[in-house]
Amino acid sequence: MVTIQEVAKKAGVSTATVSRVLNNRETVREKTRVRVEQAIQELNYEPSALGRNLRNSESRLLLVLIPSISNPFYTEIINGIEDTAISKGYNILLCETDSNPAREAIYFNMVRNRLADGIILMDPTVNRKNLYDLASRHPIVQCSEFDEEGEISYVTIDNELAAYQAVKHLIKLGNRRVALINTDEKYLYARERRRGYEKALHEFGLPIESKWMRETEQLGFEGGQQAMRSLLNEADKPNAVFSVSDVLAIGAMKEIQLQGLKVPDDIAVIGFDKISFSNMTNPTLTTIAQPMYKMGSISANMIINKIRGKDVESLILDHELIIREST
Amino acid sequence: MVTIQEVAKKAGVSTATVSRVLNNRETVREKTRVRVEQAIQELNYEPSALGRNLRNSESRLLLVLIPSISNPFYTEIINGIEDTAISKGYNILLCETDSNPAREAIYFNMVRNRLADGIILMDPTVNRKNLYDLASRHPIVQCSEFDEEGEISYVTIDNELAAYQAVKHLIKLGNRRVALINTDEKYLYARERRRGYEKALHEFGLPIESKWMRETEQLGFEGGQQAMRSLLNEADKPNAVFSVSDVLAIGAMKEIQLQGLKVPDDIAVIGFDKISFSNMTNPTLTTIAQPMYKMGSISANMIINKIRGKDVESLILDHELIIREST
DNA sequence: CATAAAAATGTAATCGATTACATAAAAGAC
DNA sequence: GTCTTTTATGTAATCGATTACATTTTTATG
Repeated sequence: MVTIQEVAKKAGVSTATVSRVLNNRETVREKTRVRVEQAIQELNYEPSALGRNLRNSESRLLLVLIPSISNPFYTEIINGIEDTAISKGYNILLCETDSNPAREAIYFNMVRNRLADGIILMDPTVNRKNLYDLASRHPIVQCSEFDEEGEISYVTIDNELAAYQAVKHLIKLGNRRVALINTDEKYLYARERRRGYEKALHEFGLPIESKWMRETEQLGFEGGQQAMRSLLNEADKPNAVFSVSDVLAIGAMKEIQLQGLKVPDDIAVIGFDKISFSNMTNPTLTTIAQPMYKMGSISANMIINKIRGKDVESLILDHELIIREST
Repeated sequence: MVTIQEVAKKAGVSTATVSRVLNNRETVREKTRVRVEQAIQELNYEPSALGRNLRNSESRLLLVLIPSISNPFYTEIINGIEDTAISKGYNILLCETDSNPAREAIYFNMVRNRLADGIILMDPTVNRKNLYDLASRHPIVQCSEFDEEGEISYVTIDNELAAYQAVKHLIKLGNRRVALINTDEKYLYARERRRGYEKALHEFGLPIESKWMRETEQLGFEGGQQAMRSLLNEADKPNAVFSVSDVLAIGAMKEIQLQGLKVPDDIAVIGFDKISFSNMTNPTLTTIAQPMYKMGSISANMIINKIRGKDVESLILDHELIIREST
């Protein structure tokens, strides 16, 4: 590997001068600069980020922690993060945690080790003690999911309100038996969206019945399908379903159709996230749109500001109900 | 930040001894080891990866370059890479290139800079000169897509054969007007799958007609939908479609159904990749399954072997035709 | 042309770890 | 208890860059 020493020798200058040329710092004489640049060219020299980072203690790398890349929900968020980060001279690295504490620890350590400058966290299942410990010394922000108790900045939407509006929409269409397909309540959004669901039922004087609520372990289509199958086994079938994610909703629609029922005539379905796929189903899926790109972009800005030592404030963004054919 | 010096001081030993404890190297006396470990505990010391990597010139980090994380095709591959890499003590970082040469350059440089030990490349649109240049000095393997001319190791499937079998399946069902929905032929798989398509037509004495071939820029659903719309505008409509990806195939099915036609009765559809979604459509999608997890796992093994200086051989894995409702 | 001021470059310490080699301490042999 | 061998620990160089400070070269001034 070519080092700065070799370049310096070839150009007949000191390493300090080469470094100055590299960082176009101070005043290097035109003649010398050209000579150094030539040497760099000829030797095909690439400065070692390791040496540089060690000295500067910064890496200009951001870690983005997501539970699983297979979840389309994260796609747009990541685009937002990426565009913003790159425009500010940072690169991002995607880390899939699988909600596995051991993996999280690895990535957290990359920040402790100074391999990365900060973390954008989208995984809610992180160990709280570890999280606080990291947050106390290193830049970290949360996106979408966040810890309600801690002091860590976040950007998210009002999940309770969004769920409330979704369910209200279903009720206003005349559906009085509204089911809920939820995920594990370890997720904050799951707890909040259930609250919104219950609030809407309550407001319209409808009973909150556990026979119409399901909690699925699986976040994939199959999870939604299973939950729907179980709901359809009830003697008293629901005539509408609010699902906390599009993926689950699509699984649910699949099951409804498998059983020979029609969406929305027999059962109306509403999802959450507006993933690109939700427009490809038949019927197309009514859903709640989150400003995902914006969420990503804002969280990138937040973490960069934090890295630079500025104070940042948490934000709650607006959502939107997208009415399509499934309701 | 706590350094090894502070630990050494606290434990009353030299940094060399602390380092030995950290790497449980050689023989450190029980008593000393305990004292050092206590100091590490109390100071909450984390060794700096930067210092360590600089000295050892290795980072135990692998870069995985994909064009876009939104493409579900990569999901399983990445799982395979991740499991294997982690079991061998390497961490992976996902890099989304957007097929943008500037971004690729950034990630390539991370390897040149020794921030990462090697690259698993899944993006075909990389600049060839850059690629060869990197490959000549640093470990890199290609997964799925590869450069036909270079010497860089790869793992993939026989795309031409798979496409041939898919189209043969359509023809054997009695469809004599088989259309092709392809992507940009900058992709190797696109060129190979077209060859397989043509081979099958040729074998059954069917003409190769450009009116039944479409090339789409967009890799998303919309691309498939548009291509299908255009195909259905032909006076002489196809009665079967081979689409080079499930995503495009699903878009195509959507359009067929929008126009009031039935899959597979009016038009049979076959996809490629067996993404998880392909089982959620109505009807479910006939497709070609690639051994994605295995491809990922093998490519991780290949890159690690390369990093360790071993020679590695390219591999072509088996695929499988999954017949479902759409044909 | 001599001298002061400004600009360019060099010297060497530094970041935080690892490790060859040197030295000190413990164990074993008589 | 002394001497040798073995084991444990310390010293200092090293990885590849950056930068405060020192030194040299250039430019400006009278």
